[in-house]
Amino acid sequence: MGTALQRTIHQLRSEDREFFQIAISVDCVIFGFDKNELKVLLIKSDLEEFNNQWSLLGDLVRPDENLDTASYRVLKDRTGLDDVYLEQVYTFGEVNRHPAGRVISTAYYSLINIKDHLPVYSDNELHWHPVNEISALAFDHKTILETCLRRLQSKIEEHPIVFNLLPEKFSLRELQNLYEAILGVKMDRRNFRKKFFLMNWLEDMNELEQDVPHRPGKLYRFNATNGKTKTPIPV
Amino acid sequence: MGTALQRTIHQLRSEDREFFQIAISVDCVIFGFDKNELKVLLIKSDLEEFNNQWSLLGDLVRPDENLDTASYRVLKDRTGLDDVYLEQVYTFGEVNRHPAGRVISTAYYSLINIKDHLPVYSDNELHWHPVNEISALAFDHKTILETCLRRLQSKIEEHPIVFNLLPEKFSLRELQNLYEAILGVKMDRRNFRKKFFLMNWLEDMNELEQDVPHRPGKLYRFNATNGKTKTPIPV
DNA sequence: TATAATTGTGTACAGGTCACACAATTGGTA
DNA sequence: TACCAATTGTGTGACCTGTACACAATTATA
Repeated sequence: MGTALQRTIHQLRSEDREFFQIAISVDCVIFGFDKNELKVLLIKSDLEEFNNQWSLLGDLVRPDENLDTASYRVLKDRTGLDDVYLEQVYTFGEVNRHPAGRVISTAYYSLINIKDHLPVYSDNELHWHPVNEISALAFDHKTILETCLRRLQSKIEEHPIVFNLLPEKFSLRELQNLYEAILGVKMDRRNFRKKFFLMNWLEDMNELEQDVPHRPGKLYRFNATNGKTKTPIPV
Repeated sequence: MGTALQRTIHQLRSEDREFFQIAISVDCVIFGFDKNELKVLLIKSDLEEFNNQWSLLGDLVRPDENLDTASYRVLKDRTGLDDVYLEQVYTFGEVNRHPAGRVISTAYYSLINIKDHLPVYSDNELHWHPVNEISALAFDHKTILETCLRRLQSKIEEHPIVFNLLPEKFSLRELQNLYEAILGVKMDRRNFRKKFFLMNWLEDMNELEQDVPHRPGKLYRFNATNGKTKTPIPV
């Protein structure tokens, strides 16, 4: 016998049409960092069932399109950016998760630098929301957001990816504020600096902050060419 | 305008039929532990394109079936077990990954105790393969296996899940052999014991191994009621 | 009763994490 | 121009964790 998957392409097409009743989508949790807050880019849902609720950016996957390609497309269409950090996290497949029928959705998160990306800010449908102030989202998007945030939190413990959220040059204070915003904890300044210098991820630009009402800090940029990730656990 | 996902159910069904051309499947990497080797349960593919190659156990997801439910069903059908550890890992969505058409597959791994499960061993189509000796699999299943193994490796560093691979009572040597098989490293016996007792995951059964040609070791069972996981990172 | 195999046990060193304080620098303001 | 507010830059000791490492006790077997 064998299951449906073990039939040939013609058999599958003719006998198993019932299986082609599921659509697949991607949803992107697009993280940004601004004013010391972790933010996520949301769009107002125009589904009647979710009147006026915000939702993640997503779209159906096209029949001739890779899954990863679909999420890159969503990002490109919505933000104009095409060189972004993107990571698949989890696939949500509850039968009734979407009112428009059976839609299974694969969640990705991406990290982008808001500073390079102001136009979207003024758009009416799109908005950067502080992650901490989001109480409800359309569909199961709140769950998706939480799952992606947890993944991000565990990922940054070992891997140098937060730099995608910062401008090219940044101070150690900005970097620490970012870690604190993502992890939701306060850290010791001296230990934070020590740890990062040991990681060898930072290159001193020999420049100072401008226009700060206090002693300016040095500016660094990310450079992991000779850095070392302690335990390279591929999740 | 809005994307397809933001239309109502009737609009989606009528206008976006093109999107319902993708089937979704689950593939299960079923891990077992036997003779000090980590093994995986495979089935002989009967697709012509993959003549005589082994593949993971999987099936198409039914339209009225949750994603998790589908993988539980595959396990129940193939092994008869229905109280198993199961974890979703990743979704593989390359356009040409399956010769039978556009099939996106979500990978799960599960941990089962081979000892409770000998019948399957004698089945002709199904076979337990040592993970280390697998050079090729049908479809992209080698990649799926590797991805699930890496996830398992990182998971056991923090979470007490390997017990699902062992009989209820086991010796510390068996437990250490299991960790070594999964992680592919040799460990120091004294440090291993110390670490596990500190974790407080083990309950002393006050019994000894039987029929071993050497000094018998104590038997333990898993009991995490008062154990502590160092960093509860939900992946 | 000797041998092979394995269990059960403690200590010392190295490295990492963590808490913690003070002088120096800048812009703003009285 | 002198002070104030804010923040940078810097080092050390306590503690915990990971790791390397050796020997007597126990069992089955020859």
